[in-house]
Amino acid sequence: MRVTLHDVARIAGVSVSTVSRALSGSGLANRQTEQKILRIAAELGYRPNSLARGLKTKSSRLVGLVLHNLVNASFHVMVEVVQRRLGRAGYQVVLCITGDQPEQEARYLNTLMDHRVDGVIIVPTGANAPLLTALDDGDAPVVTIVRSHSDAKYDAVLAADVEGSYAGTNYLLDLGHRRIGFVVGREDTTSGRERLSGYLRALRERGVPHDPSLTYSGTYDPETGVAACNAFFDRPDPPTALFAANHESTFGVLRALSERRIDAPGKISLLCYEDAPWLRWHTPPVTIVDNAAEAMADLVVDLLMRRMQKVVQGEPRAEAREFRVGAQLVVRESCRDIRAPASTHARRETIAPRT
Amino acid sequence: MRVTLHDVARIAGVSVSTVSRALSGSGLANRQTEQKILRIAAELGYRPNSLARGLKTKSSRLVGLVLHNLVNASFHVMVEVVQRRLGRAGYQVVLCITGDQPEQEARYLNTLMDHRVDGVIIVPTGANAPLLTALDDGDAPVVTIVRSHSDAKYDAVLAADVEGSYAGTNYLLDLGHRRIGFVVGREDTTSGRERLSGYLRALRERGVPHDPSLTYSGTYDPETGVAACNAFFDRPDPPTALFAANHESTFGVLRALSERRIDAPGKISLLCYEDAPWLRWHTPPVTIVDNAAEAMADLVVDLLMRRMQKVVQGEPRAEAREFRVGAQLVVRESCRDIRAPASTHARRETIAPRT
DNA sequence: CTGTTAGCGCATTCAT
DNA sequence: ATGAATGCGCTAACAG
Repeated sequence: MRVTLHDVARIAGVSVSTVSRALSGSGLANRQTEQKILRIAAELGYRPNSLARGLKTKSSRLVGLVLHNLVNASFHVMVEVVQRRLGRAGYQVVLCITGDQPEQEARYLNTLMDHRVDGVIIVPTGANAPLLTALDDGDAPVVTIVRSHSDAKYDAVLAADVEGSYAGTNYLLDLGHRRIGFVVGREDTTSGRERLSGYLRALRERGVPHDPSLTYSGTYDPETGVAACNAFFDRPDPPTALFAANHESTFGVLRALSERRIDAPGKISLLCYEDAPWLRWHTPPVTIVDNAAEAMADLVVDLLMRRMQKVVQGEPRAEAREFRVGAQLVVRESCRDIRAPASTHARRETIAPRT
Repeated sequence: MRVTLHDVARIAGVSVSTVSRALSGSGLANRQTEQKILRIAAELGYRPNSLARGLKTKSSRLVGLVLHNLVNASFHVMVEVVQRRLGRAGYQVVLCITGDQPEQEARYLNTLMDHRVDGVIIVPTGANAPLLTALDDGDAPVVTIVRSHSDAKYDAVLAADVEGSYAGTNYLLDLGHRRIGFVVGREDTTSGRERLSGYLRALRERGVPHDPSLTYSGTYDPETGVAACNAFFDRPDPPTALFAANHESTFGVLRALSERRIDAPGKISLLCYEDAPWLRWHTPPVTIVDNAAEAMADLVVDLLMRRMQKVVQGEPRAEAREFRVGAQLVVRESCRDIRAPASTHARRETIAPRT
């Protein structure tokens, strides 16, 4: 059995409450005895029992982090940032991977409630409103990331997908491109739709007519990228630029271009959404729209911690807000100005201002 | 306040102990009352308090997972597998990311103890032996993955790095290569040393003299890959094959080869250690030695669960074992037989038998 | 400033 | 088969 408050108290010759007070560092104890108790506790290797403390204080110092997978680069960046920041603040992260399946999500949310987590950060499937409500009402603030929840009851940190896609498309238009192929990903997701709409808006504003056969919807996987390229380049008037609007299809796009010997930026200007190490090291380094996963994670932690603090202090629940974290165009070397000679495309990585 | 056993008991008109028994499904209660209690508990939305239960039973149903980062593809695959499997078994995963820093690791291990985790899966830095001992002695079995711990007190699941590297090198030798550049990564890590030794063993057995200037040590990052290529190809007699023995330097190797217009598999045969999606979709698809991250994770979960069960059943601590999970050569298209015409290199992905 | 007391919610032993 | 009583380890009133 591990050493408890009781043991420390016995050896120090004081009561458990005195030990508790001394260890809490609240200064409610005599300097002398506090020092002595601290010393003895250290000697004995005393460690508080979080379960007992949690049972008493109704705070587990646990935070649930619920999301689809870890393969997507944005997601594992987020998990790293969230874990590191919460860890520093004394919270432990309980990781739950749902595969975007509502039943899994439900199971995990229930378990998180059982463990009396102090808060939850979630990429919601959207199908478990009652559970999220129960958590939030039960003093475990819920904050969503990447997706917002239909009932706008939770703080939400979202990507600026419309703006990012708009900026990316404008960048290509600025380089003189008029026929821009766009690989949507799934059109039934918010991010898919928003990125598409940013693209359409840019075209519209610049008076470039939209050719529907230049947008390709599918799923979030490499095969969609391959299929899109095939569709685009099996035609007499292929696009001069390609915007792969999601991480997964980018794999397929690169493969298809290479197999058809369509080199970037020579014959095609290539722009991708979401960053990943291999895109930076690819040849040519791929110009991207960065969805700022790190910044999103930082913000979501700030929001959650603020809400958890309010719960502790018994303050009323503040109104929920939605935040958009600006996307950034990161210019590398996969796009070129088709109004200029082929050699003048950018050579250094540049960070464009926020959109 | 949430609904407790007490509430259910009151409404069902029985005592808390009866409710506890009914809900535990141990059949120690009357069929009739059990059904009734189950119904009422469901209606009330009763959920057990894990903290209270844990305090009583000394089991939190929490498992700590401690590792360096999530960027490395092997690591995030492992985390996904571990989380999914433990989740299904009713355990929650507390994720801790150390950045390979002993102080961080110490902090996290202490906190995990505080939370009375039932077990720990860790990629140990090696510097916190006392803490691991404390955990393991305190009924939280420790199992290591990727690295073993110097005191061989814990089950360890390791990659078969020597064999994998040996098999990879032999594959290149079989294709007729005699000058094989080898990018070590960090020579002060077990994996770095073991992969190097597999390479050396293969050369020795085949009677190929080892040219020390064809091995390059550095760190685990892309820059090392670039530097290695520069060293190898700034010489009059460059290698005909290249074995990039770690994930991170592979980025740099690919970049450097491309900048020098040394194409694979035409002018160089390229082999990499560790798999990742982008390697499969690269042009050409890169032949790799797969360290079987998924299988390692599966095994480590099996081992941990077995040990946790023994703790529950009060069985004596079994002796620790070390396991090696076989690496697999996955032949794709980045290597060619230099004794044959350039066109005959493999065209389809093939899985070689286990080594 | 310190000790005594009373639970937090649950599982479990001991009666019945 | 069920109820009453106990305590897991801790914090926080409440007294002194």
